[in-house]
Amino acid sequence: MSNTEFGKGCHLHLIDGSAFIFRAYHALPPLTRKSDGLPIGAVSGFCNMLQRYVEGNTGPDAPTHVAVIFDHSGKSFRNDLYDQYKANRPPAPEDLRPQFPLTRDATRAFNIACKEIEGFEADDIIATLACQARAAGGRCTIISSDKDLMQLVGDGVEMLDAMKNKRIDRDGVVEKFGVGPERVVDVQALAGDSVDNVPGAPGIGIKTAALLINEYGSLEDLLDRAEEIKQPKRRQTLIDKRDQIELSKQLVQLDCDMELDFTLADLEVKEPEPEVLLGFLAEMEFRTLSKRMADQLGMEAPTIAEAPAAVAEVAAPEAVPFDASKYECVRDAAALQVWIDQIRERGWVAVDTETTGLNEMLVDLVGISLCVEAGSACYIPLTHKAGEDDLFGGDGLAEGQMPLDDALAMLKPVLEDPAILKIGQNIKYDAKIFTRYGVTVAPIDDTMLMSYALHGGEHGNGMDTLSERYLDHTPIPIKPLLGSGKSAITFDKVAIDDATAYAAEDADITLRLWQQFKPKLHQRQVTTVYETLERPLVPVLAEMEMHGIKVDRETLSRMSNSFAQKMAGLEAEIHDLAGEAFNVGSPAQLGEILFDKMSLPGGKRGKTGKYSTGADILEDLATEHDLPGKVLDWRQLSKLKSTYTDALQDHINPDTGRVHTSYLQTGANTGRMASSDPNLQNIPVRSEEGRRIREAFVAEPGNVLLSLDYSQIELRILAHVAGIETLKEAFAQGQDIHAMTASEVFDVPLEEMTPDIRRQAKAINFGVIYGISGFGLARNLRIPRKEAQGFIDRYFERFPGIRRYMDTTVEFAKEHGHVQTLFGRKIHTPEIAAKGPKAGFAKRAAINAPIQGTAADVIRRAMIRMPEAIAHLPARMLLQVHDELLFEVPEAAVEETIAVAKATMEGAADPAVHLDVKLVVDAGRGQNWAEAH
DNA sequence: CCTGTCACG
DNA sequence: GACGTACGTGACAGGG
Repeated sequence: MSNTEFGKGCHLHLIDGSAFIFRAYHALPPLTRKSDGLPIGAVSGFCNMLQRYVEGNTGPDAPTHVAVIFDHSGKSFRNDLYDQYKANRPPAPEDLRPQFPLTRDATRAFNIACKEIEGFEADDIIATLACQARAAGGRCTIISSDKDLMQLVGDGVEMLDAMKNKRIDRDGVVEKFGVGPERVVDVQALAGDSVDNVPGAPGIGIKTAALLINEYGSLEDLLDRAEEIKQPKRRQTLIDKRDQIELSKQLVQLDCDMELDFTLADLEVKEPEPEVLLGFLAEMEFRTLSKRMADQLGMEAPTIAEAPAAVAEVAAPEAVPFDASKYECVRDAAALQVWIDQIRERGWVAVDTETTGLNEMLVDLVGISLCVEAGSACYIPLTHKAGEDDLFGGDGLAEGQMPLDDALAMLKPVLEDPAILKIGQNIKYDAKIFTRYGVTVAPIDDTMLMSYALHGGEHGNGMDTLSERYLDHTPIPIKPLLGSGKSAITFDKVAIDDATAYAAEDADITLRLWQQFKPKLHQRQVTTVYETLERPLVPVLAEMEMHGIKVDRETLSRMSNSFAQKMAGLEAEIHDLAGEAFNVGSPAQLGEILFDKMSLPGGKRGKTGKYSTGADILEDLATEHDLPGKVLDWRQLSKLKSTYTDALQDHINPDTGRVHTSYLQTGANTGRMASSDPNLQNIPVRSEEGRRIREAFVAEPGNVLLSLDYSQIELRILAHVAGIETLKEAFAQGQDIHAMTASEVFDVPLEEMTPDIRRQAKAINFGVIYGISGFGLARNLRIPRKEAQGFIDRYFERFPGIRRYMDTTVEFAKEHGHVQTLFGRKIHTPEIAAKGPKAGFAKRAAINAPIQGTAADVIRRAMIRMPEAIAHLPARMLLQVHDELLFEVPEAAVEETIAVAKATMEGAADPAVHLDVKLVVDAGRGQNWAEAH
């Protein structure tokens, strides 16, 4: 060895390797090596960063010694101190894992020392080397932006944030932590770190921590003299949590005295060996970088064969054929343990549950399927019944199944492990089932939601559709297993062999879809939509659904009876007027009575050859005859009774006494959700009679229902996206927006505004959002089409920006096949190229989608933030109705809940999008939903 | 299973 | 010039 000793005048660079890797991974699209499909995006970025680093190292400040330091995989000694340390870190992405060893190879190829040590973190190695360099009288620069390393700064040790090209010295540390480097650990011990899961002192952040440390001198003195603190809460925390704080200090304190099997002298800067470096770059098939390095080194660039298409196809990861006979039926703990070991090794698993029905609040778990890689799946039958040959009660369990409790006890640690990703197709369903069995599933990925983010508007996102489209495989249908109609059976009665083939395949399909969709999210640039608007909403919705809303059966029952009486009376009158008895509820029969027997005018036949009898037609006829009006009244009552006062009673859960809807996140193409079983997003409100149904939705005693809704959110968003200054101004001044529109379009001063003119303007405003047409507005306002077109022309004259928005939106859709919301959600518009009547539909949908979709994104963001915002309150979020959130809260906490929830909703667009128009939320409260709304 | 109707935003 | 239209949903009843 002829290494130069490290000493005065020497300059050591220490590069935080993991930071480089993650930055490279996230900065680049998921590249793969042409010849075999190996993911190499992060390696490529890593090499480029190293190259730029080496290139920049010239001049008097150049390092004499350098090393890249990596974290060793697996647990560190800190996990022995505290098993939760870094426990909430998500697992490394699956396409990054195989790249870790390659980044070490890359470092060595550049002839830079590459160090990692089992049981220690990179930070400890960096700390030890930095201390050694300082002791030897040399300088050290740590290339990292990790604030944990700031405790090392001072006396010749500095940090360099390569990203911002900013040096951090003693003053930089004081700026960040409020104390010098020697007290940084004290501040960190108090403030804790949610990223690394260092607990710290609850309620104390960096600011407060620095204040305390500066006042008392050190953490030890502070803890010893904690009684002197004036603020009672803070004092108590420091006294109560002393152990936790001291543990936190141990966790953040870097180890400067590690035993190393190398010396600083071993890290001397060396020129790369051209053959080695170019050989490595060629192996990775980095053409551009190979060329650049070859030029620099004065060498011939190695030739990298363009992989011929045929070869690439063969070399591409071969699609494993679906083979049900390969699926394993797991019948005992030993077999399950093998699967659990495989899951732990990989860090992910596709999960699917089989149950006795579709209502997650009521059904029982029958079995669980798992899949770890394409083609490798299992089914764990748990509560299948023995079948009919069991003479003494068909309820006996079938042979050869693990006890449910045993299986759950084994799976719970896996399903709850923050380092293991659970992948599902509509995983909210499975997560709710597991919750009822005491298992909280996290973290998660959902292929249905990935598909929605990727393909929203293109096609459905159900498993059958996705499997056929993306895997070219038709899943085993459930129908033959369960039968249909009266003879249908539940899944627990299905033979275990059949169940295994069906259930394991579902998990297999889910995993394969996940493997396809994951890189596609990056490619299509919808990762943020998926990760900030879709995935985090899953646990929020699950909780709302499971909590439910209290519905008073008595109230509904009384109303049902009252409606029935009124309907009977109306029915008699209608039959009397018609001169014969007929089914009032049959549009076909009613049509014949009205237009054939009674010869009323305006009989139009629909495409099925029947007269149409919609409300608008009956309303017109009401001027001619008494009968149509009575039918309208009857229809309203019939609707209210069958859909609401009768049906809702059947949805009251016998265990909870509450109604639990189910939200379908992928329900609407625009990003809105749909609610079903029952649909609680269409409870009547517009008619006086219907609104009374909301009286049956009540708060628990001592509580109130709280309704918060966005005021005019879609018009506000329109004003923003179309850039209409007059509208923005009106919103800023809190004006009546419909009156303002009326004044502009009809030239009526605000003080002379009549309700009727305002009503017409309101219809225009809504029409604009929907992609206005003369015909549509004419029908809505019941005015001649020409007149309606005149209004629209006037409107566009006054607000030319709106027409511009409409035109550019339609153009965008034609060019890209989709439109998008302000938050990047893409709504595909495959019909936009259509000819004929379809074209009009597609145009209007394209105009509406960004507005409706942005509003939907805004409330989603509010909902995602809400649980944390109201965590300190006894309030619960119960329902979402597109622009409204409904809460249940004890009376004492109403004011505080309004303040917090309102602020969360009004600020929901920030900081991702700055709207030119502020969002306004109105609040109402009451014992029931009618009062609250 | 499809259609018409009507409840909501 | 005619056509057929407001945007987004779900539930229920009737009738094939």
